Amino acid sequence: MALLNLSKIIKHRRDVLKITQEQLAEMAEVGLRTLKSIENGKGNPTVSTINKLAKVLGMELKLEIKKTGF
Amino acid sequence: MALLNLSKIIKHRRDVLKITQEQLAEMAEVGLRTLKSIENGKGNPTVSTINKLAKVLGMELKLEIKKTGF
DNA sequence: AGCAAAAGTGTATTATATTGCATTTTTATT
DNA sequence: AATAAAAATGCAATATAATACACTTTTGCT
Repeated sequence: MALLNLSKIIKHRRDVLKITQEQLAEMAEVGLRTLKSIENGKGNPTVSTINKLAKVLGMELKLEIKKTGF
Repeated sequence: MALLNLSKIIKHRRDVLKITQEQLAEMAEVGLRTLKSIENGKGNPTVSTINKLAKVLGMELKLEIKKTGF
């Protein structure tokens, strides 16, 4: 999963849940600036930061064997 | 996905593929010390590091909506 | 248009991930 | 047991993620 996708997924999910960046940042205990950077595809977040956000977003980070395209 | 699981999954997958830490680190262009730390559950890797390893391991990092327990 | 809330950006600081190198420990093979 | 390969660990240097704060821009509403 490319970093770009990660940012899109987080932003989209946040939009669906109708919460602001401030709210998500606070609930996830992640810096607001950090969340903004992630949603804008800047930087390279750590797994723990993504996990914190995922938890609040009702999501999970998975590492799986890639399905072979058919 | 907890960080602990991530390390286990990577180590297990590497074992299945029968490659050494040195080989994986070189192929993934990740520092050997970094890979060792990850496999031993130390630290908090960045998404890009996990992605580099995943690529070589034929895996992928996914961020998905959590299935509700039944 | 005017306003307010939300989102985006620039910069500096702090914390820590990544890395190489040297060394030790463990594992596996003969 | 001796050896060799693989893995683990300690340490120091460098790169950069996380963060706060101030400010600008965009968005949406009346």
